[in-house]
Amino acid sequence: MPRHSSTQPTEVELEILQTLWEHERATARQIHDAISANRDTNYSTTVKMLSVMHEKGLVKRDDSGRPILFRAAASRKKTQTKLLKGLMQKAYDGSVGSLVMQALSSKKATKEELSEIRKLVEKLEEDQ
Amino acid sequence: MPRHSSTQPTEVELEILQTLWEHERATARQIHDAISANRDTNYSTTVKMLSVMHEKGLVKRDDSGRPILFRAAASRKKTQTKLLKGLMQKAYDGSVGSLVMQALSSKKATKEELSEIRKLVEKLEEDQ
DNA sequence: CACCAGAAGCGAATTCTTTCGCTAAGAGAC
DNA sequence: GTCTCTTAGCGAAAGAATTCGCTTCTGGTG
Repeated sequence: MPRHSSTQPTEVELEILQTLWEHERATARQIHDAISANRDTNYSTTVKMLSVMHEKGLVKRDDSGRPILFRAAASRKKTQTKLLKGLMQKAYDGSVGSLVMQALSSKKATKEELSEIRKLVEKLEEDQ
Repeated sequence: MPRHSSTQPTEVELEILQTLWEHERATARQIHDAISANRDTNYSTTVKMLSVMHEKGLVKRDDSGRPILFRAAASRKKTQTKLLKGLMQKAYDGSVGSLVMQALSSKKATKEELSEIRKLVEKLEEDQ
């Protein structure tokens, strides 16, 4: 026996979603042009992925006009949070603290980011 | 055509690694008993996974004694960071800042964690 | 030494993901 | 209406992840 399908977008799916989050709605051709800038891939593949993603409920399609228009079913933020929580659960035993500590240690944040984070932490500390 | 194999441990592999990080070295049986507490799985599967993971270089094995002993090839921290950076790249466009902000917003951290995070942020701000 | 229980290993089956060639359908140009 | 170009869709192939039945090996017991 095998395993269950994940509700989280896979890597390629995520790439497609990225362009949809940027452009709100796009045709298969537009999406393909965008992702084929990085990844060497065939137009048919993009169309197929969109079909699969539609079945999974990751994208919505508007068939009313002719070049069919696609858009992301879930917002960027919602999707990111889902993925993040998944990682937190799988690899950090659910601990936000150690995840955040490692994130901050692993890569330099800009001055602005640090300041923003500090403000959020201070606010969270007050709310306790 | 398909795709390239990932260097990152998969979900089931991660579960096995968790027990190895906790116990330093363990037999297939011990590992199996540990993970079968959560996941309903067969001993053969665990053994096979260990074999696959050995080929991938995720675990090391000590054949000198009879029940073969396994241990994780990479530390927990190293592996976590790798996964975290992967997610940061794939889903956050490489931005630590937004990842951390979302992590903090998505799940409550304890008072101690918040304080520790604030100290780290303050230190990072000074270093700039 | 023969026997038994548990450990290790193998190969095949299943499912998911990603890929693309080839066919069908639509829209505009002549 | 016919031709042509692009868009949509389908089915099959290939690789990765996961599963387990069955065989083989090993160590200890009587």
